[in-house]
Amino acid sequence: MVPADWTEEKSEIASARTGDAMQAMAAFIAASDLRPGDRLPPERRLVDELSVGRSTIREVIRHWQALGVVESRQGSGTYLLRRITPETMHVPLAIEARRSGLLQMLEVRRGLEVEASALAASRCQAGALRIIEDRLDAMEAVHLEKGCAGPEDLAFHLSIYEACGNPLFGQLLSQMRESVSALFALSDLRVDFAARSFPFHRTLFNAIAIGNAEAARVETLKILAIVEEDIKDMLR
Amino acid sequence: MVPADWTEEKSEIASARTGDAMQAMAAFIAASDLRPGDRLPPERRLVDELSVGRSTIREVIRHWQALGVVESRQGSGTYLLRRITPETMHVPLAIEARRSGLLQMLEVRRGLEVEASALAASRCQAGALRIIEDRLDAMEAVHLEKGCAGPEDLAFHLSIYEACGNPLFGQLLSQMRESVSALFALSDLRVDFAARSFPFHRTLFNAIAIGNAEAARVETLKILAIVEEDIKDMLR
DNA sequence: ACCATGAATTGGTCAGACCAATTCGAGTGG
DNA sequence: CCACTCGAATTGGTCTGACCAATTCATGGT
Repeated sequence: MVPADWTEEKSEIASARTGDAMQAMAAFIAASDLRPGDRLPPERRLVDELSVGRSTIREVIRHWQALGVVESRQGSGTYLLRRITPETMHVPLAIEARRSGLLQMLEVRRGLEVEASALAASRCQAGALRIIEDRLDAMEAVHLEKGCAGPEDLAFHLSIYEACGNPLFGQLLSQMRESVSALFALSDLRVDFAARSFPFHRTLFNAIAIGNAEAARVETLKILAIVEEDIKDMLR
Repeated sequence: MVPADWTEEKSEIASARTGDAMQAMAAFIAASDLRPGDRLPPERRLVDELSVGRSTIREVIRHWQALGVVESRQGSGTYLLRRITPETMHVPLAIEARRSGLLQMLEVRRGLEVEASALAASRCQAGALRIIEDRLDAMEAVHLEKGCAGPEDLAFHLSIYEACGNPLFGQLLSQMRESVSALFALSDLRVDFAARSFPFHRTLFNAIAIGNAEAARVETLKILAIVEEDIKDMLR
């Protein structure tokens, strides 16, 4: 059950010497049968169980933290975010999140979002389609009531990433959204990007529903074109 | 960007904790004008300079190590692998190292590569175009001579990422290529993806040269369609 | 000039202590 | 009986100092 070599893929990035501690910890955690959201054993217990120094434990945890595998909360504990499996390879990306880079990030997002929509249209199942429509209905309802619908818009797009059948799109795009909103949190700017692009969300859904990948691509481009205008407008 | 007054922050605030310590270290390293391959200051020196404990320093280094930003060699030092600034965003990706992971990555790559080619076609300058053509000529020459041209193919595509004017594409796509080749290194498979898609590299260049974004998109799709076939063929 | 050897450098680990935030339960008051 | 408060226990975060292991570099001898 415990993969003897799951850390070896990372040994190109991390030093192979720490592999022992990381491997032992991975084994211990895997043996504990933890699921995402569960709390890892306290650092001091791992020190006892694994007979290694606490700093080593902490460095391994930091490593996983950097990879988004675990999350630590002071006073509470360290929690598992993603299941550790032998087949998972972690690819770190470092991208510039400068404010002037908003348009650059949008271009990347356009490439990804268009592809995700097209894939969703070409392989979306009935169940996933229902979820998308539910999110769309919720978004439209909230939008008509409050005039904007930020979280619901996010939920709608996330359901499309889900429907495309490739988890990488969801991972990449939601990470990009997070960093963008982190940027906004720093510079107290506030724009509801979903406002003007609102009607195209329904047309995008229709394209996905009938399985028309090219139409899904075009509708996604329309949405992002409006986002681009809004960003340029805001930066002026 | 690099704050010119980071030394003042350091001296007036003694509470440089990990999150801040990471920023402070990033600032310090950026201020040192280090380039990839250069050696970072020794941990004990950073302890003095930044007025934080060595364990904190090590945990930050560990973090960057996990993200592939630095590499540590015992007895030698810690070396910078990628340029880092205080505002760099790190996006860890979890990729299935199983066979299906290759196709998943290809889908992501298709989204990015298509957009990069289209952008390159719409805003490529004469200088960048010359570089692309040089790389293409070199690739064709090597291909005709040896039958395959892996590195030259990579160089050709990299020049397109450069020409698109958005550094994010180069970072993302080259990281993905690295991880893919890491996959191949593990599972001793070897395929020259550039072989059958070879002729379409010239047509892609032509599309970029005349500034036809849609044609560039189509030609890129042709190349990636062949890569997809090769992958599926290989996995059989 | 070359090379071997040992000291200095540098990352890796361990141990213990203390701080800070959270959690949890006993005790109190309603 | 429930809800709240407050303090102790828990847990992550940091600092210090020490020692080990690998590398680097200067010193000296040939």
